[in-house]
Amino acid sequence: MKDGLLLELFASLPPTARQEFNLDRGQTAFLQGDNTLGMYGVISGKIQLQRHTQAGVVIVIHTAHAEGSFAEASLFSDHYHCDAVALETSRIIRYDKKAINHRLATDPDFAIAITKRFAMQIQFYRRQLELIAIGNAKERVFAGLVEGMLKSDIKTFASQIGLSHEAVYRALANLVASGRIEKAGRGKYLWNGAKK
Amino acid sequence: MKDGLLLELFASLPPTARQEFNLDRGQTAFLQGDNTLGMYGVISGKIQLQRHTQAGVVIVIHTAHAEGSFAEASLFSDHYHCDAVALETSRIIRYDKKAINHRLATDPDFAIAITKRFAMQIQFYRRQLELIAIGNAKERVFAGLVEGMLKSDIKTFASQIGLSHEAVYRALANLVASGRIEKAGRGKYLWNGAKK
DNA sequence: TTCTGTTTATGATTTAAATCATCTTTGAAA
DNA sequence: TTTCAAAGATGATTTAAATCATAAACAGAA
Repeated sequence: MKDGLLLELFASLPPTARQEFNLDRGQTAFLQGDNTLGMYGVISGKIQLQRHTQAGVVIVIHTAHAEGSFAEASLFSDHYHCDAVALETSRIIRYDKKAINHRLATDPDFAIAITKRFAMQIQFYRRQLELIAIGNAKERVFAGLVEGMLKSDIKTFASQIGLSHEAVYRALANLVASGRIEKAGRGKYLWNGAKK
Repeated sequence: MKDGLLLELFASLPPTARQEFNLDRGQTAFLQGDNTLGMYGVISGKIQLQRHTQAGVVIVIHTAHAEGSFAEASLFSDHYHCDAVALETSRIIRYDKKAINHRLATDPDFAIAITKRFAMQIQFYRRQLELIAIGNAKERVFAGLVEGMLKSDIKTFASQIGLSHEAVYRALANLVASGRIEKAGRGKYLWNGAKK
């Protein structure tokens, strides 16, 4: 999710309320049960949130990539409900819970800004879920294209929409053949109605 | 998503800021481009948000069911970016944008409460996405069980986790056979570690 | 109590996507 | 300017889930 605004939004927090960390693969930002210190942004790398059930079953809650964020809900609870594990070498930034809550309660502009950002994330995830729910590679690829999700390479696009890259290539070829989209160069596709 | 708290959260808004509507199948709460009046809660029925692109392509953004909400992001924009169409006879409630924004800016408790609710929704959708990403019926069903998503009937459960009900029945039988879960009656299953 | 509809459940068949394999194109580094 | 790695692209094969079909269990209405 595009999160460039996260840094911007939290830039106004006092410097003491922002702390950066490097994590090696396997290291954790926090563990289930730890006292909550704040929410996090991912500068680079990949952080996975995992919950452990009584019987030792591990459930993946979320995987946050560069520019993403995680543990927002921890702002409103005393303990983290999951582990945050680095899947690869990562750089993350923690935004202090108390500072955020204080700003939230005293700065209307900040309250509105953070609510807006959260609302937009909700919107994004809902779209994503509806997209994934399209049970047909061709239509899913088309919808993904229309949504503007093919920004860089097709493999990234493929994993975003939950398909193998081969399936995506085939769907794209198929859509071109049936005239619903147009090939505009290696790995570039336009649908009728997309601005050049 | 469990949204019982939405009504509670917005109960403190002045009565004039809440308005209920009935929609027949096919009727709309608003159309793309309309001036935004507020966000909505669904009391009963099913509302689908659809975006229309230049070339007339329809993209489903979200489908809100009873107890759910929609158009949160409209609180922060002037025009709706999609249509809200009733897929069946529905009763909905609109929460006035100005009233919410006013409360957000003047009532710290309200600001915190709404931010919390949004954060929890984000959490919910992320979990949902990770669940759907499990590309294997058996493991997906198991994860869904562990997540406590099998509350009433299996067909509902199946559609929530994006599988046919047959696939779910088979996965359940398979999980029972391999001893990972236990059958506790018709349509009732427990996994090791679930409280009775 | 019987009828009816729905949910649970399982078997058979089809199908679409994953996987595996191969080859081309391209761009960057040696 | 050759070499190499990665992305793009497509073909062949396998596989898992959807679909279609059927039936038992159950719940509620007549």
